Amino acid sequence: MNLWNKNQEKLFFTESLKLAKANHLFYLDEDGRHLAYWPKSYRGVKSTLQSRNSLIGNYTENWVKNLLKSLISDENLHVVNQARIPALGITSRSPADIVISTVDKKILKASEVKVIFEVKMSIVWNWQYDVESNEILEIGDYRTHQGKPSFTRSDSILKAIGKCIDIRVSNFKASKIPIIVLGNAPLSNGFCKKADYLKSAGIIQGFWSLNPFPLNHGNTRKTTPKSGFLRMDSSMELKIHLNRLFNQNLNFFSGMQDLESLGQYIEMADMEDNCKQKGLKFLNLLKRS
DNA sequence: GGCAGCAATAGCGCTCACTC
DNA sequence: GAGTGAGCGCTATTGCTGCC
Repeated sequence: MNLWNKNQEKLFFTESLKLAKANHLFYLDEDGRHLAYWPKSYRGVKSTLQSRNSLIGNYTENWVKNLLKSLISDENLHVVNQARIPALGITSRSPADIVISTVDKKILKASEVKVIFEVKMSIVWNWQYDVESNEILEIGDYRTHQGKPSFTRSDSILKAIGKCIDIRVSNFKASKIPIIVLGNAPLSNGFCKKADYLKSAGIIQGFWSLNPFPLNHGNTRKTTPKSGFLRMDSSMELKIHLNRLFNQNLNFFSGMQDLESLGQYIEMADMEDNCKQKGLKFLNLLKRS
């Protein structure tokens, strides 16, 4: 299965036109054109479309679900959307967009969850809908219109970070579950350092863009120095990173301790027999502090 | 069961501040 | 002046709750 591209967006509009009217999917400009976004050069009267929000949210979520399903060969793993994990405070009020779990159920135990994905994808290119011919034509990438894809918007990223931190601090049971934020555009420059820091700190294991070619001309950032942000260029590359996540036995830990206490924990942990036991002991000491 | 009210979520237009 | 980033606020949608 291909990663995100123009065809996916065209398909979104084609499919959505079966469910919604054109004026719920496109803006109508002063020249009578139906447009996905207001072009940068447009100076006429504008409105803000809201009716597309849930449609694009559902479409991208299902697209990610099918993509992940096509990449997972392990029969014991399942891709679940709108998952609830009560132990982590993830309820029906704010379910996890996508999770990979060991059981095919909507309500999951923390121990059944292998990875949590927060999906932040939106329409990247600008599109014009020709009512007469029923054709949808691409008229420019995200540099040519006034809208901004989620990954380039600070508030969208802050929202994602907030949700991830909310999960991280909900329960110690969340400490073994990697969290990935998925998008379809490059991360804005201001958040690249933060993405690396969030990865180093263990809060979010990555911001992954599933759109290899978000621009019609020119290139975009492939990765950040510490891989907090990654642009996947093929489904195989995505699969490699997914497998890496599954094979790592990750543990999130955090704290604010004075050096003396930390030194004592290290000394106590060092009394254990092997490295794994030492690590476990250290984490338990941190947990109890 | 049906309805209203409320809160949460989501995407995106808008404005302001800052930098070049 | 143009471009960019940050963040506020708007509104459609959805789900929950309480009331009748």
